[in-house]
Amino acid sequence: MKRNTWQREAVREALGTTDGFVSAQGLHAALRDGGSPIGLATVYRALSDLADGGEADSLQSMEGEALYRACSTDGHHHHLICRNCGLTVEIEADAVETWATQVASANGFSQPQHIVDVFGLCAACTRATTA
Amino acid sequence: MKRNTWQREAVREALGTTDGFVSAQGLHAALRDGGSPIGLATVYRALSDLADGGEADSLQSMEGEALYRACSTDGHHHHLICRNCGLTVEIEADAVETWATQVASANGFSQPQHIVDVFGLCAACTRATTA
DNA sequence: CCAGACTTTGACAATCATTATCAATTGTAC
DNA sequence: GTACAATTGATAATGATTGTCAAAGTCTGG
Repeated sequence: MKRNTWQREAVREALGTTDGFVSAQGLHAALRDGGSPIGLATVYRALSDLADGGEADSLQSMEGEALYRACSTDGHHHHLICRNCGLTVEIEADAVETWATQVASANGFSQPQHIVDVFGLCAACTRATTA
Repeated sequence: MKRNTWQREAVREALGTTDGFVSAQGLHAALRDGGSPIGLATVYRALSDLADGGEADSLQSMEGEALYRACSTDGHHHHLICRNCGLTVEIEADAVETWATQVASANGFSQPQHIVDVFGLCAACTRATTA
Protein backbone atom coordinates (compact mmCIF):
# COMPACT_ATOMS: atom_id res chain seq x y z
CA MET A 1 0.00 0.00 0.00
CA LYS A 2 1.24 3.49 -0.90
CA ARG A 3 0.80 6.25 1.60
CA ASN A 4 0.66 9.97 1.24
CA THR A 5 3.13 11.81 3.37
CA TRP A 6 4.05 15.47 3.32
CA GLN A 7 7.62 14.43 2.59
CA ARG A 8 6.71 12.79 -0.67
CA GLU A 9 4.65 15.82 -1.61
CA ALA A 10 7.52 18.10 -0.74
CA VAL A 11 9.87 16.20 -3.01
CA ARG A 12 7.34 16.09 -5.82
CA GLU A 13 6.77 19.81 -5.55
CA ALA A 14 10.42 20.71 -5.26
CA LEU A 15 11.08 18.71 -8.39
CA GLY A 16 8.21 20.44 -10.15
CA THR A 17 9.48 23.91 -9.38
CA THR A 18 12.97 23.16 -10.64
CA ASP A 19 13.85 23.95 -14.22
CA GLY A 20 16.64 21.56 -15.07
CA PHE A 21 17.95 18.35 -13.61
CA VAL A 22 18.77 18.16 -9.91
CA SER A 23 20.80 15.72 -7.93
CA ALA A 24 19.28 14.04 -4.92
CA GLN A 25 21.82 15.83 -2.77
CA GLY A 26 20.97 19.16 -4.33
CA LEU A 27 17.26 18.68 -3.88
CA HIS A 28 17.77 17.70 -0.29
CA ALA A 29 19.86 20.80 0.32
CA ALA A 30 17.22 22.98 -1.32
CA LEU A 31 14.46 21.51 0.81
CA ARG A 32 16.52 21.98 3.94
CA ASP A 33 17.23 25.57 2.98
CA GLY A 34 13.51 26.04 2.53
CA GLY A 35 13.06 25.05 6.14
CA SER A 36 12.02 21.47 5.68
CA PRO A 37 13.49 18.97 8.15
CA ILE A 38 13.27 16.18 5.61
CA GLY A 39 15.93 13.48 5.75
CA LEU A 40 18.40 12.70 3.02
CA ALA A 41 17.51 9.02 2.82
CA THR A 42 13.89 9.97 2.37
CA VAL A 43 14.69 12.21 -0.57
CA TYR A 44 16.55 9.35 -2.24
CA ARG A 45 13.63 7.01 -1.64
CA ALA A 46 11.05 9.49 -2.87
CA LEU A 47 13.03 10.22 -6.00
CA SER A 48 13.49 6.63 -6.98
CA ASP A 49 9.80 6.01 -6.32
CA LEU A 50 8.88 8.89 -8.59
CA ALA A 51 11.24 7.63 -11.24
CA ASP A 52 9.78 4.14 -10.98
CA GLY A 53 6.28 5.50 -11.25
CA GLY A 54 7.15 7.42 -14.37
CA GLU A 55 6.60 10.81 -12.73
CA ALA A 56 10.25 11.74 -13.07
CA ASP A 57 13.08 11.06 -15.43
CA SER A 58 16.56 10.24 -14.29
CA LEU A 59 19.94 10.27 -15.94
CA GLN A 60 23.59 10.07 -14.98
CA SER A 61 25.47 13.31 -15.21
CA MET A 62 28.91 13.24 -16.75
CA GLU A 63 30.32 13.58 -13.23
CA GLY A 64 28.63 10.39 -12.15
CA GLU A 65 25.77 11.78 -10.10
CA ALA A 66 22.21 10.66 -10.62
CA LEU A 67 20.06 13.57 -11.74
CA TYR A 68 16.28 13.81 -11.62
CA ARG A 69 13.67 15.91 -13.29
CA ALA A 70 9.88 16.17 -13.41
CA CYS A 71 9.09 16.02 -17.09
CA SER A 72 6.11 17.59 -18.77
CA THR A 73 5.88 15.21 -21.66
CA ASP A 74 4.26 11.97 -20.69
CA GLY A 75 5.75 9.56 -23.14
CA HIS A 76 9.27 8.49 -23.81
CA HIS A 77 11.63 11.28 -24.76
CA HIS A 78 15.18 12.51 -24.43
CA HIS A 79 17.01 15.60 -23.26
CA LEU A 80 19.26 18.34 -24.44
CA ILE A 81 21.10 19.65 -21.43
CA CYS A 82 23.30 22.68 -20.95
CA ARG A 83 26.39 21.41 -19.23
CA ASN A 84 27.00 24.80 -17.72
CA CYS A 85 23.68 26.05 -16.34
CA GLY A 86 21.61 22.88 -16.42
CA LEU A 87 18.93 24.26 -18.72
CA THR A 88 17.07 21.33 -20.21
CA VAL A 89 15.08 20.97 -23.39
CA GLU A 90 12.92 17.93 -23.93
CA ILE A 91 13.34 16.47 -27.35
CA GLU A 92 11.25 14.01 -29.29
CA ALA A 93 13.28 11.60 -31.29
CA ASP A 94 11.14 9.16 -33.18
CA ALA A 95 13.95 8.75 -35.68
CA VAL A 96 16.33 7.69 -32.95
CA GLU A 97 13.79 5.36 -31.38
CA THR A 98 13.28 3.42 -34.55
CA TRP A 99 16.97 3.50 -35.33
CA ALA A 100 17.78 1.97 -31.94
CA THR A 101 15.17 -0.73 -32.34
CA GLN A 102 16.39 -1.56 -35.81
CA VAL A 103 20.04 -1.71 -34.89
CA ALA A 104 19.20 -3.95 -31.96
CA SER A 105 17.16 -6.45 -33.89
CA ALA A 106 19.53 -6.39 -36.84
CA ASN A 107 22.17 -7.73 -34.46
CA GLY A 108 19.89 -10.24 -32.83
CA PHE A 109 19.37 -8.24 -29.66
CA SER A 110 16.01 -8.18 -27.92
CA GLN A 111 14.51 -5.90 -25.31
CA PRO A 112 16.36 -2.81 -26.45
CA GLN A 113 16.75 0.06 -24.04
CA HIS A 114 18.71 3.10 -25.00
CA ILE A 115 20.48 5.97 -23.42
CA VAL A 116 20.42 9.02 -25.64
CA ASP A 117 21.25 12.40 -24.25
CA VAL A 118 22.84 15.46 -25.75
CA PHE A 119 24.94 17.83 -23.70
CA GLY A 120 26.11 21.21 -24.90
CA LEU A 121 26.23 24.88 -24.09
CA CYS A 122 22.99 26.79 -24.36
CA ALA A 123 22.86 30.09 -26.22
CA ALA A 124 23.27 32.16 -23.07
CA CYS A 125 26.20 30.16 -21.76
CA THR A 126 27.86 30.14 -25.16
CA ARG A 127 27.78 33.93 -25.14
CA ALA A 128 29.00 34.08 -21.57
CA THR A 129 31.91 31.77 -22.29
CA THR A 130 32.94 33.49 -25.49
CA ALA A 131 32.71 36.95 -23.98
CA MET B 1 57.22 12.73 -20.10
CA LYS B 2 55.40 9.43 -20.64
CA ARG B 3 57.11 6.27 -19.53
CA ASN B 4 56.66 2.71 -20.61
CA THR B 5 56.05 0.42 -17.72
CA TRP B 6 55.04 -3.21 -17.76
CA GLN B 7 51.96 -2.23 -15.80
CA ARG B 8 50.65 0.00 -18.55
CA GLU B 9 51.36 -2.72 -21.08
CA ALA B 10 49.58 -5.26 -18.95
CA VAL B 11 46.49 -3.12 -18.77
CA ARG B 12 46.57 -2.38 -22.48
CA GLU B 13 46.88 -6.05 -23.27
CA ALA B 14 44.24 -7.18 -20.81
CA LEU B 15 41.87 -4.70 -22.37
CA GLY B 16 42.72 -5.94 -25.82
CA THR B 17 42.01 -9.55 -24.99
CA THR B 18 38.62 -8.77 -23.50
CA ASP B 19 35.57 -8.95 -25.69
CA GLY B 20 33.10 -6.62 -24.09
CA PHE B 21 33.31 -3.76 -21.65
CA VAL B 22 35.11 -4.28 -18.36
CA SER B 23 35.04 -2.31 -15.16
CA ALA B 24 38.30 -1.14 -13.67
CA GLN B 25 37.65 -3.39 -10.72
CA GLY B 26 37.00 -6.35 -12.97
CA LEU B 27 40.13 -5.78 -14.99
CA HIS B 28 42.18 -5.48 -11.85
CA ALA B 29 40.75 -8.73 -10.52
CA ALA B 30 41.49 -10.45 -13.82
CA LEU B 31 45.10 -9.25 -13.81
CA ARG B 32 45.54 -10.37 -10.23
CA ASP B 33 44.08 -13.77 -11.03
CA GLY B 34 46.56 -13.95 -13.87
CA GLY B 35 49.34 -13.59 -11.34
CA SER B 36 50.09 -9.91 -11.80
CA PRO B 37 50.79 -7.95 -8.60
CA ILE B 38 49.52 -4.77 -10.20
CA GLY B 39 47.81 -2.27 -7.91
CA LEU B 40 44.23 -1.15 -8.18
CA ALA B 41 45.08 2.52 -8.31
CA THR B 42 47.42 1.86 -11.19
CA VAL B 43 44.72 0.14 -13.18
CA TYR B 44 42.48 3.15 -12.72
CA ARG B 45 45.24 5.48 -13.80
CA ALA B 46 46.18 3.39 -16.82
CA LEU B 47 42.59 3.12 -17.93
CA SER B 48 41.89 6.79 -17.76
CA ASP B 49 45.13 7.49 -19.60
CA LEU B 50 44.12 5.09 -22.35
CA ALA B 51 40.70 6.68 -22.54
CA ASP B 52 42.26 10.13 -22.75
CA GLY B 53 44.60 9.02 -25.47
CA GLY B 54 41.75 7.63 -27.52
CA GLU B 55 42.97 4.05 -27.21
CA ALA B 56 39.91 3.02 -25.22
CA ASP B 57 36.28 3.97 -24.98
CA SER B 58 34.47 4.42 -21.73
CA LEU B 59 30.86 4.51 -20.74
CA GLN B 60 28.77 4.38 -17.60
CA SER B 61 26.95 1.13 -17.04
CA MET B 62 23.38 1.29 -15.88
CA GLU B 63 24.60 0.26 -12.42
CA GLY B 64 26.81 3.32 -12.21
CA GLU B 65 30.19 1.73 -12.84
CA ALA B 66 32.63 3.07 -15.40
CA LEU B 67 33.28 0.50 -18.11
CA TYR B 68 36.20 0.47 -20.53
CA ARG B 69 36.90 -1.21 -23.82
CA ALA B 70 39.62 -1.25 -26.44
CA CYS B 71 37.80 -0.41 -29.62
CA SER B 72 38.78 -1.51 -33.10
CA THR B 73 37.18 1.33 -34.97
CA ASP B 74 39.24 4.45 -34.83
CA GLY B 75 36.68 7.15 -35.29
CA HIS B 76 33.66 8.13 -33.28
CA HIS B 77 31.11 5.36 -32.84
CA HIS B 78 28.61 3.90 -30.44
CA HIS B 79 27.83 0.58 -28.82
CA LEU B 80 25.19 -2.07 -28.60
CA ILE B 81 25.77 -3.95 -25.39
CA CYS B 82 24.26 -7.12 -24.01
CA ARG B 83 23.20 -6.32 -20.50
CA ASN B 84 23.54 -9.93 -19.49
CA CYS B 85 26.83 -11.18 -20.90
CA GLY B 86 28.54 -7.93 -21.88
CA LEU B 87 28.90 -8.79 -25.56
CA THR B 88 29.46 -5.58 -27.44
CA VAL B 89 28.84 -4.60 -31.03
CA GLU B 90 30.28 -1.39 -32.40
CA ILE B 91 27.78 0.58 -34.40
CA GLU B 92 28.18 3.42 -36.79
CA ALA B 93 25.50 5.99 -36.51
CA ASP B 94 25.94 8.80 -38.94
CA ALA B 95 22.23 9.43 -38.82
CA VAL B 96 22.37 9.91 -35.10
CA GLU B 97 25.45 12.12 -35.29
CA THR B 98 23.80 14.56 -37.64
CA TRP B 99 20.55 14.38 -35.73
CA ALA B 100 22.33 15.31 -32.50
CA THR B 101 24.13 18.19 -34.11
CA GLN B 102 20.96 19.47 -35.69
CA VAL B 103 18.86 19.26 -32.56
CA ALA B 104 21.56 21.05 -30.64
CA SER B 105 21.94 23.95 -33.00
CA ALA B 106 18.19 24.18 -33.57
CA ASN B 107 17.91 24.98 -29.87
CA GLY B 108 20.83 27.37 -29.81
CA PHE B 109 23.24 24.93 -28.18
CA SER B 110 26.87 24.83 -29.14
CA GLN B 111 29.62 22.27 -28.61
CA PRO B 112 27.30 19.30 -28.69
CA GLN B 113 28.46 16.07 -27.11
CA HIS B 114 26.19 13.10 -26.99
CA ILE B 115 25.78 9.90 -25.11
CA VAL B 116 24.16 7.25 -27.25
CA ASP B 117 24.26 3.64 -26.21
CA VAL B 118 21.87 0.78 -26.71
CA PHE B 119 21.52 -2.01 -24.18
CA GLY B 120 19.65 -5.22 -24.78
CA LEU B 121 19.86 -8.97 -24.65
CA CYS B 122 21.95 -10.63 -27.32
CA ALA B 123 20.61 -13.60 -29.24
CA ALA B 124 22.27 -16.16 -26.99
CA CYS B 125 21.12 -14.54 -23.77
CA THR B 126 17.62 -14.08 -25.13
CA ARG B 127 17.44 -17.82 -25.74
CA ALA B 128 18.91 -18.60 -22.35
CA THR B 129 16.42 -16.36 -20.59
CA THR B 130 13.40 -17.62 -22.47
CA ALA B 131 14.35 -21.26 -22.06
C1' DC C 1 -12.92 9.15 17.72
C1' DC C 2 -9.70 4.83 18.75
C1' DA C 3 -6.87 0.97 18.34
C1' DG C 4 -4.11 -1.93 15.76
C1' DA C 5 -1.65 -3.03 11.64
C1' DC C 6 1.31 -1.72 8.59
C1' DT C 7 4.33 2.06 6.28
C1' DT C 8 7.36 5.44 6.19
C1' DT C 9 10.72 8.19 8.28
C1' DG C 10 15.39 9.64 9.53
C1' DA C 11 19.82 9.48 11.94
C1' DC C 12 23.53 6.84 11.33
C1' DA C 13 26.39 3.17 9.80
C1' DA C 14 27.80 0.52 5.90
C1' DT C 15 29.02 -0.07 1.06
C1' DC C 16 31.06 0.71 -3.26
C1' DA C 17 33.61 2.86 -6.88
C1' DT C 18 36.88 6.11 -7.44
C1' DT C 19 40.62 9.52 -6.18
C1' DA C 20 44.30 11.48 -3.35
C1' DT C 21 48.55 10.74 -0.57
C1' DC C 22 53.24 9.96 -0.33
C1' DA C 23 57.29 7.22 0.36
C1' DA C 24 59.65 3.86 -2.33
C1' DT C 25 60.66 2.32 -6.85
C1' DT C 26 61.92 2.49 -11.63
C1' DG C 27 62.41 4.46 -16.48
C1' DT C 28 65.21 7.61 -19.17
C1' DA C 29 68.55 10.77 -20.66
C1' DC C 30 73.14 12.00 -20.49
C1' DG D 1 76.36 4.58 -13.89
C1' DT D 2 74.00 8.62 -11.98
C1' DA D 3 70.73 11.78 -11.21
C1' DC D 4 66.17 13.35 -11.90
C1' DA D 5 61.46 13.04 -12.48
C1' DA D 6 57.54 10.12 -13.39
C1' DT D 7 55.18 5.97 -11.76
C1' DT D 8 53.73 2.73 -8.60
C1' DG D 9 50.93 0.83 -4.82
C1' DA D 10 49.23 0.27 -0.02
C1' DT D 11 46.23 2.75 2.33
C1' DA D 12 43.38 6.52 3.69
C1' DA D 13 39.99 9.70 2.15
C1' DT D 14 36.02 11.03 -0.45
C1' DG D 15 31.40 11.22 -2.00
C1' DA D 16 27.21 9.31 -3.58
C1' DT D 17 24.05 5.97 -2.52
C1' DT D 18 21.78 2.18 0.18
C1' DG D 19 20.79 -0.62 4.45
C1' DT D 20 19.27 -0.67 9.38
C1' DC D 21 15.97 -0.30 12.78
C1' DA D 22 13.53 2.02 16.39
C1' DA D 23 10.30 5.74 16.58
C1' DA D 24 6.57 8.15 14.52
C1' DG D 25 2.98 8.64 11.16
C1' DT D 26 -1.00 6.96 8.29
C1' DC D 27 -4.89 4.42 7.16
C1' DT D 28 -8.67 1.16 8.12
C1' DG D 29 -12.41 -0.87 10.44
C1' DG D 30 -14.98 -0.58 14.41
